[in-house]
Amino acid sequence: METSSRPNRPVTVAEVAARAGVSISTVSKAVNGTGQLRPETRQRVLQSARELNFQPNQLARGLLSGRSYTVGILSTDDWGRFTLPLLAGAEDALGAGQLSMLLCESRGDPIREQHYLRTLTARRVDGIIVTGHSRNVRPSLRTAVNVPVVYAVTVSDHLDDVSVTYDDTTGAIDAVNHLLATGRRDIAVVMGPERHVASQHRLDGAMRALQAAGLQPVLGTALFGEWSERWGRDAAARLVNSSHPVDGVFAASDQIARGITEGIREAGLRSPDDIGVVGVDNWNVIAEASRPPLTTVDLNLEEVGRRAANRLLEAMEGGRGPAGVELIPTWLAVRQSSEAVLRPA
Amino acid sequence: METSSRPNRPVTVAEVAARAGVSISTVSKAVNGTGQLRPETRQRVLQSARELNFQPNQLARGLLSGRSYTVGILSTDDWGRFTLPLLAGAEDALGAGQLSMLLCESRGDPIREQHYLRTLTARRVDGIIVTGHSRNVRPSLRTAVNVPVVYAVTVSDHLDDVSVTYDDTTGAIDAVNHLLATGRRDIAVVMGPERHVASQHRLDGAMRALQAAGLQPVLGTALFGEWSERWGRDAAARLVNSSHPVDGVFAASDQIARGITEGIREAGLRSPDDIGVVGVDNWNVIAEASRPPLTTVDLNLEEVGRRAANRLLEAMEGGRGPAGVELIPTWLAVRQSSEAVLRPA
DNA sequence: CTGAAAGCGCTAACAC
DNA sequence: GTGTTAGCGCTTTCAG
Repeated sequence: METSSRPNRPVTVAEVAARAGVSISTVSKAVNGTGQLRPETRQRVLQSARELNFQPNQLARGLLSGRSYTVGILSTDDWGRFTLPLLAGAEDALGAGQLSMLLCESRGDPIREQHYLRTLTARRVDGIIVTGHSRNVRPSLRTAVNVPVVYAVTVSDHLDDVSVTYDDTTGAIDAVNHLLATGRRDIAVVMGPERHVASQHRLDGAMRALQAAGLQPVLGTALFGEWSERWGRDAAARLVNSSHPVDGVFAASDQIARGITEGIREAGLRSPDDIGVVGVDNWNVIAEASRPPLTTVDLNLEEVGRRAANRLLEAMEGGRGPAGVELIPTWLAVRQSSEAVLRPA
Repeated sequence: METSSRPNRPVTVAEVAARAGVSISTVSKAVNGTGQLRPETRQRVLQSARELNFQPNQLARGLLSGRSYTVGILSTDDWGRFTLPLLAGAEDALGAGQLSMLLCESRGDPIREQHYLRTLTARRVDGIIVTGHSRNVRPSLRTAVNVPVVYAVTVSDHLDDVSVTYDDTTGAIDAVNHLLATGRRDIAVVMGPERHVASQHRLDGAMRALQAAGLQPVLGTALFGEWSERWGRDAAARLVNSSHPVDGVFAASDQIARGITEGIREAGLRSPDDIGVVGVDNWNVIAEASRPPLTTVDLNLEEVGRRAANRLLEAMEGGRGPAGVELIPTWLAVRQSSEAVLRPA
């Protein structure tokens, strides 16, 4: 029967108008609920529109209004696991405003980034969210682009820009305080690569919490390595083989933390009984598969995405919110690896 | 100085025309490289366009051409780790055609899906890629939508639709054949939940490979559980505690496979020496952190995404490629967990 | 209350 | 070679 062969040009206001026996402007008013129309006329038009399955052409609307009801998502580093929760949060906030997301992934290549920026500009996006993994500072887009831009996770190098990211420094403080609160005193700090900004922030938080308690980290300093389970295992070995007592470890990622629990177990010690462990990321597949399951700092990425989108909406409305970096609080997902122990004081 | 205060209406052809002292159609021709123009005129126009940083309005172009140069990505289940590689592949293929991706995530909610479908239709997308986790069959969109649709990973229930997914059945065959080729004969098959289509396809492949070799799986049947490391550990315990010899395991996921390697180790056996293990997913964070690192079936998701996008491009050109399910070959990422062993005959 | 007409920014015929 | 004009689908004055 082929009732609806494909090249089926979309229905226009004109066709609806013809069917309803009115003018196109009446259709527009009826469909948009604007103007003064006799209720029965409005009904008749809407009926025709429904019968024809009329969908107003957003491109035409956009041409007229000067707005596309679209925002660009420019991911500057390769997509990582942080991207999905971020997108989910952003979609939440943007969807409410009938905005759609145009996705661009520049793979860290400046040429590609320029290309995407042109694409987004040509499509007249109403705003752009720039994301990148980790709280690294990146060059501002303000000279390259004419629409509001908000940076998410990654942070702009320009003080007048709006950036939204997680507060992993405070997250680290919370993590160490949690270890202290559950009775640990000999706390080791195991980070990723020393240069990484994530290591630095988390180290900073950990040191501040320790100092506030009048303590030093085990071995007197943090341990630096890579973002891997292997490094966690190695670090655990170094800790238990040292002559220093250890009863708590704060690790800069769940992968490291998981490696640490394994290292502990293989050294014949137990977590949380002998050593409490706290990680960062709340990456379920790691944290829950770990033995014991990991207590870990949740970076609240979905909220970062949601907030970034809302800040962008504000900027698009012409609002002038405070510029600078907005830090989203993290929270501690408590699992067994940090259960309180009764210590023989 | 505020050289470029924001509400900076985009430059139009008219402004370029004025500056270059020509008409707007000349600008159009110069910018698009069409028509017959004196080279110096063309140069002059392009020069003006550059000076004004002119970007042709894609919405206006789209209105005229009836095409938006945009495709919708409709993710029907929640975004999982499969989504990113898929998107990367799709972006690759679409970017070459100057197409952008509009992202929609329905979270498995039919209401949201309808909403997004309307949104995409209103935006006059040129086509839609529907994705979902796993090779589950899902209802066709053909009655709901007027543009070409290609299904990626998930498969349409309508035979005339185009679906692109991975061939995990053959992947399972390859995996088991690899275990056989490396000298194993007593091979256990450890799946996820019995109902899941992923378990079924992978089981099917495993059984076919075993039968072709005149073998049965250890215990005479596959083991079913969940998609977790815990289940892998439990399964390993069951296997080594059974009276049957086991020297190889094919697991339906990397998480299960990793659990199995741990179970093996904790039972005092070694992998690959005593038992070779092969998983599915090639999920780096799992496969490489496993001890030993996992040999695993890579589902080639990026290629699935790329191919789906290319099939969509074909359909958009009016091409009538073969309908039905196109299976993308998987490949085996060989790591240490399946290293060949010299068996005592 | 309803319709005619202008115009958003651009491209494509068709004149000149 | 270049400019004039019509029109993509829609919204919005402004007449009637």
